Amino acid sequence: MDELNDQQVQRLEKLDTLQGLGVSPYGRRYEPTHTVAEIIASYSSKQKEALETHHIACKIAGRIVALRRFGKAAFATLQDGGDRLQVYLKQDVVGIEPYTISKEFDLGDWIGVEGRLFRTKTDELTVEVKTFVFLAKGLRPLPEKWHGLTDIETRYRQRYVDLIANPDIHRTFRMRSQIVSQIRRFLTERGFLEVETPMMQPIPGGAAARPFVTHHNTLDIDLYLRIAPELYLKRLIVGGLRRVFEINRNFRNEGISTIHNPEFTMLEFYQAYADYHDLMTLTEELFSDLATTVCGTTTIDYQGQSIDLAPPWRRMPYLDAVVEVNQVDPSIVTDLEKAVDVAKSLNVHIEPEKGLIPVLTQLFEATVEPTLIQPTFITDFPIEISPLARRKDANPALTDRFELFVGGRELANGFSELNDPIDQRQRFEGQVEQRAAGDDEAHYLDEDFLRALEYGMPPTAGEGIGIDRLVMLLTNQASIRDVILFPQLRPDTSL
RNA sequence: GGGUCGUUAGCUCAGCUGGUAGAGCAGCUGACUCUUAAUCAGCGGGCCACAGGUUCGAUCCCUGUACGACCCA
Repeated sequence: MDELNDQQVQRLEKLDTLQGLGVSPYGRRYEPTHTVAEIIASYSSKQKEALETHHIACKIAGRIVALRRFGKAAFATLQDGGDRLQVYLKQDVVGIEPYTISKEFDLGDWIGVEGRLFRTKTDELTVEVKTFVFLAKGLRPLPEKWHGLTDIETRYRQRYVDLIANPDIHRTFRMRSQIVSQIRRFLTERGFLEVETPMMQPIPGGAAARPFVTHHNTLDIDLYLRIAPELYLKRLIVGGLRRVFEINRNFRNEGISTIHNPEFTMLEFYQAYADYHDLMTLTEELFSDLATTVCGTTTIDYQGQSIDLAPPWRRMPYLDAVVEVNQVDPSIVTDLEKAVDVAKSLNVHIEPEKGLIPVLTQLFEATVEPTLIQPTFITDFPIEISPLARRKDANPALTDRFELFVGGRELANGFSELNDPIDQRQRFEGQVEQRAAGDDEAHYLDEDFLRALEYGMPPTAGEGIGIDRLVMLLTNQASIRDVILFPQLRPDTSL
């Protein structure tokens, strides 16, 4: 523990003072009649006179975040769930003894107050306190009232302080909750069943990523935190659950950035008898529904750019996009040398020894992705980077797959599922070779998943949507850490 | 992994060419019964992230470490 600073010492002394006065600084059950949000919703339009005649009694609880004393009277601002309301203490009203006790109030204390609503001279809605009680004494000083807490590291490490000092961020996390609820409603209404599949998997599958490893002692086996639920959800389709979805955490053992957190929330959903075109349409509906519900409009601002989420969205095949955006000869998509030349001329860092498709992928990421500001479906990904997707009938080198980009970022990935167990086995075997060749993100062969496919999986389309990035978009946040309450950081060495 | 920047009072930040630390808010004492960044008077508060080095002398220059941010891979 840190050494106590002077303010902590003073607060501990106040704790003693209160106990000496027979006042418990830590309260018990308290039953407010209103939240501050409810008071504001119900009475912010009520005029001074109406409040005087109707004598509205209320009992509220909150944290003292501002305090202005005047000798025998005082104003305090209580914060409750990110909303603030002023309360007024007057010695004449609360009585001399209680008023003396109230002199021990500090910024940061939780109190409950009971009184009547009125408006001050300056017309501010205020509770005139008749009685009050300490709910919890704060033993540490709060950040400054004007600038709040701006130190990013402290904001993430001590999110509780961030929530106290910067009540605006309550809004972001409330919106996050609304988004997730609305997704559940949207999918449930369309006949999707919410399911939960293993987070701890013996074979981590469904994505190209490095997993976290853990160990089960009794079984004495290593297990992997899942990198995707995909293979389990498809097993459910095999079992006859026609439409399923899961919203839950995935874990990927890779770097941390403004768009990557090692654990992140993913929506995956699977619809039997559908194809990837159906899912693109469904995604357009979902996003415009969410924007309307949560933001009130389909035209949203993201980091200074206006983004129109109203359908329909642009659709463009992957390889065409690389050619078009860079305005280069279409032969680059079949000719490694030409692709390498183009990448070099554009100053794109590539690894030619990995082959044509990786070079094109690096070219795509560097040159195409940043241009995809308005919602765009990139379709028809090469089979090499789509080991779980169905081949295109017209071109078996490509797949019936799309990725959705908005604001220059990948938000969703969907495809018609590969349901041919023999083709799937070959694809897995290709992945195993790549792993042997040193690609530690290559997929593992999952024998039980193949067995499931051998029982027969109906034609199915499946999609994953990164919830954190979606929330970033709809709440206009630049960093994934601002939409995750406790983002991953290195351990605090000062504790 | 590489580069750049940052770390000074509880919080937000200054700190000159190297001469041993400042402000505002918060806190404490006093005044004040409608303030809202309340006001007025007075007072206290620092391992200058950490460890080395250079120097008569280091918050400042150099090296390393820790943590963070951004960019690149």
